[in-house]
Amino acid sequence: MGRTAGRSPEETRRALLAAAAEAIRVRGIHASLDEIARFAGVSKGGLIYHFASKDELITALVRTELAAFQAAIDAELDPADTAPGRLTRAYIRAVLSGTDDEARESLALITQLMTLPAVAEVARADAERIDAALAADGLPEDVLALVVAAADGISSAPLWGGSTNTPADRRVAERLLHLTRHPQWWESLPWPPSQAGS
Amino acid sequence: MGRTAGRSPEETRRALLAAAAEAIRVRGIHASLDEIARFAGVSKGGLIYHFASKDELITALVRTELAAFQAAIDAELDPADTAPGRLTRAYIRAVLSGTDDEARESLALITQLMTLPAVAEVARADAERIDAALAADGLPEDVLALVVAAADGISSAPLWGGSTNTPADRRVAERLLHLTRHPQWWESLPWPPSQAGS
DNA sequence: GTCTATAGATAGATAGAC
DNA sequence: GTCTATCTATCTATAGAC
Repeated sequence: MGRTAGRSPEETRRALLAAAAEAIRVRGIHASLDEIARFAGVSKGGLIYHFASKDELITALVRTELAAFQAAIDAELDPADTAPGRLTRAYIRAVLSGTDDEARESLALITQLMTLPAVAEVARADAERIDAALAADGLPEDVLALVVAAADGISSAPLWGGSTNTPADRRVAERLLHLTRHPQWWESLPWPPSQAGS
Repeated sequence: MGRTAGRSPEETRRALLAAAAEAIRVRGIHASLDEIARFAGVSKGGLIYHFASKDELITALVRTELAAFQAAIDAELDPADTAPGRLTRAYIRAVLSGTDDEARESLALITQLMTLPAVAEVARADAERIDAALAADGLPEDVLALVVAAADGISSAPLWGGSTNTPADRRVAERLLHLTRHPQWWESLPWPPSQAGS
């Protein structure tokens, strides 16, 4: 009964969101409100006071995660870098930053959340926004497509049970960064004009 | 009551597995047995006759999906191609084959199934097996890492709500295939020996 | 602001009829 | 070989005490 000693409503909300993220990572999207609430140190009734429904809790969690990813990109933007591809470089660094465990946890959470159609739609719109920004970053279309695909591929390895941030990954990432500085090099790849097969 | 007209046990099993795949794609890993059974045209009791528990159904479904992916790689192996990187080329083609919708559906199912720890472990072992085979495919390590990462990245786009098999994707894929034929080209990328930044 | 108690819905699984 | 009926467990959400 009574308030948990000296915790503001905002702190309680944050604790509930963190608990929801953790519970959903571990137990899946159907982690119960009871479980989440207990994890945050409040009762189920207490959770419902802050988030009127499970849907409202999930929606708030998604907004938090998408904002965190955008913040990670912003944090990697180098003010001294004004050359074409600066956003793409920040994207590569943001996608590949963090430890292997962090990447795995983040991906586990996202895949769980994407289960819900409403969440998938919000995420799609956000991805489209980022893609549009990258497309306006000044790199040739094909180089951008390769670099972003490779970065996404490295970061999605935990999906299939693999690791990120292996030495091989870091070598690839550095070459990708280098490639954004010298895009004409990729376009100089000798290309058989009209030939089937590879 | 009695049997559904002229369907063999094997056909019923296949129908149940297909129904489970569809239901889990659409409704998530917590799709009910009742729903899956109805989708396959049998009762929940009928399903339980063929698969003693939900766990047994899911396990069989995972084995089916992993076998289908391996079969897709095998189908893309070119008997006339005996050069180093032949398996990697088959992998690229297998990962990027199929329609955009098929890729999206397959990924949606896999991410749902990976929710379960037992499934994740089986998938991890399978991914490790494929990685080992690719590592023995005769390509330089760094080229293999780039090519596989890019292919995985393209195919994982639906995860974030994007599309696969866009014209840009196909152009990248063709250059990746070409790269496996001329790996020394990637390694010739001018490389600043010891320099921070990109 | 957080709690208890409980309603109402739905899940997986069993038993046994046909 | 497939079905109906039912048990038990667990979930979200509400009502209202403190």
